[in-house]
Amino acid sequence: MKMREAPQTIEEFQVRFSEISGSLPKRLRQCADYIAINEDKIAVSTVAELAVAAGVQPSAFMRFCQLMGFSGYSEMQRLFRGAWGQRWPDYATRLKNLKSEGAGSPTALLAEFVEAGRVSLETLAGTVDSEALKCSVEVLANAPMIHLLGLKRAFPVASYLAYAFEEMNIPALLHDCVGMLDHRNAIRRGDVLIAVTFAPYSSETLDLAQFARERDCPIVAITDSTNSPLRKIGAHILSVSEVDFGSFRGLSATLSLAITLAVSVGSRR
Amino acid sequence: MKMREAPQTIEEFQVRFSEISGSLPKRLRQCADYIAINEDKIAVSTVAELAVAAGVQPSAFMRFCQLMGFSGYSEMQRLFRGAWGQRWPDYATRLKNLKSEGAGSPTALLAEFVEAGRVSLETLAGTVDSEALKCSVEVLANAPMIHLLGLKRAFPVASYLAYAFEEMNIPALLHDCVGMLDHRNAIRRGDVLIAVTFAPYSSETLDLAQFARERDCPIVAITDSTNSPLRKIGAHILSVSEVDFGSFRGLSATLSLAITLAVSVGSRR
DNA sequence: ATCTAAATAGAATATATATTCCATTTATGG
DNA sequence: CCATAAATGGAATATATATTCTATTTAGAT
Repeated sequence: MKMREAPQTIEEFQVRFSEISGSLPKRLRQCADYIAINEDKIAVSTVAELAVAAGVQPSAFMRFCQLMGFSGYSEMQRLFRGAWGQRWPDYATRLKNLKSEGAGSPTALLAEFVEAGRVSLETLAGTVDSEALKCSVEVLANAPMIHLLGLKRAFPVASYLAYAFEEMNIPALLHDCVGMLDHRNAIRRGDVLIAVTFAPYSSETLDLAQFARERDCPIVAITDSTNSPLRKIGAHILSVSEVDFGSFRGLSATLSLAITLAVSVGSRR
Repeated sequence: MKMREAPQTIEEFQVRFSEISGSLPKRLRQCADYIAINEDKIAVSTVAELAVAAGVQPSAFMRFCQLMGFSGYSEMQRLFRGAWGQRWPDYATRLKNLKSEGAGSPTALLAEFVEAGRVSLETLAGTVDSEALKCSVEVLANAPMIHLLGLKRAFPVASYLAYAFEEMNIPALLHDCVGMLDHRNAIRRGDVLIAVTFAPYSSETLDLAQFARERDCPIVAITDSTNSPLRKIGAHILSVSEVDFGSFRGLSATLSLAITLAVSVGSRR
């Protein structure tokens, strides 16, 4: 058993793949050929299924995995299932060190939140709706005034946007509900509302969105699922899902989306 | 065991899903909520993994599957594995796809911010000062009242903390400077101040920190370097460095640190 | 053609994972 | 407040799946 270390990323996998694929005996070649075309199936198939599909015995497939440097099929599969945990070895070590302080320690908790944030960011990269984003930027770039609303957990997002627009000298108004004052009459025809809300959706946010809709103002919604109530009133939906750890959700992905929106709009003016 | 037939397509799955999601007991609701946001994970996770992620027992998840009309988890998983076909490629590929829309496009920009956020998070995991963190938690856990201050770019962080403490019923006051009102006299002996500030450090924040120091109130500083001016006045320094892209900095790492702090304090009470 | 080393198939075993069961807790209606 | 049903957690069990082992076959060298 040689002690070669297993590929940790898809790139390393492919490097290793081309290293070995020059010289392979018949059955292993079949494995390689099949994998080359069906890389995506690895995540959702058993060795037995893959073996049948490639026309070989499961044990042949096992040998292929080992040649690739994995301990077995399971390890290889973990990589393709998005082993988002231990992909960067030193990073994994650092996380482990943090956690080693013991469950419940602040650093162990930090490790969890960092991990949750990282997964959220990667998910965002994979699920963002480019069209909706482009369209939202377009709408916002033409707005004489941008109204911002986000309460509770969404408030940091709204205030971050307010700061960013302010820095770029783009007219924006943060509806912060201070003193129970309502600035809804500041919303004028042509203005755009950015509404940020997550389940359970706050009624104030939905109310204002409804109000904006009645005045024919476009609405851009930063929200958490594709059947958010804001969808029903015809908002441009930018959906983000944050991985949560415990009952507290992070905002890493949401804020990254927000700053993207702000900077994109800024660069269009 | 009712003999309802199982959903055969993702559409049927979603129809059935909304049929049942009106009336569900606590644990099954948790399952449903988790699935609503992480539908994609079904194909590549075990029941045990999903159960942990949703915060329930595997057996609860099984009951959920059966309510959905499947014989068990395996049958449900089979449905999603079949639809894996045009599965998202890995993270690196997704980023490349985002960027391929062309420099200056919103999605290309998003890719940059996501990447910057990810690097910041990983850096945080490697550089956090466990001792300082533990010590800050200790100090905050014993405070009769926690004061929060962060302006400009740091304001989202301060408001996020305010929200988190509020949720946990921990007495906290956000010094928001609304109406130029100053709440500094609310700071009483024994209270603790969390000051969030980044270069260029806002004078209001430094002022208030100085004021707290004079009243012998401990200060926890979330700031951006180890020689922040807050160090000189003897604050507990939690330093975070955010990778910036262009002139705008993200807050991914900072917020992760903040929520860790809040939850740790919450669990100590 | 014959020997040797590599490769293979298939069965045997180990491990991971799903599923069921039941004692206990929590909600519900009288 | 009690009786009853529904819901739940956790351990016990069944099943699926990965992995190893070995006898047999194949390929290559002389």
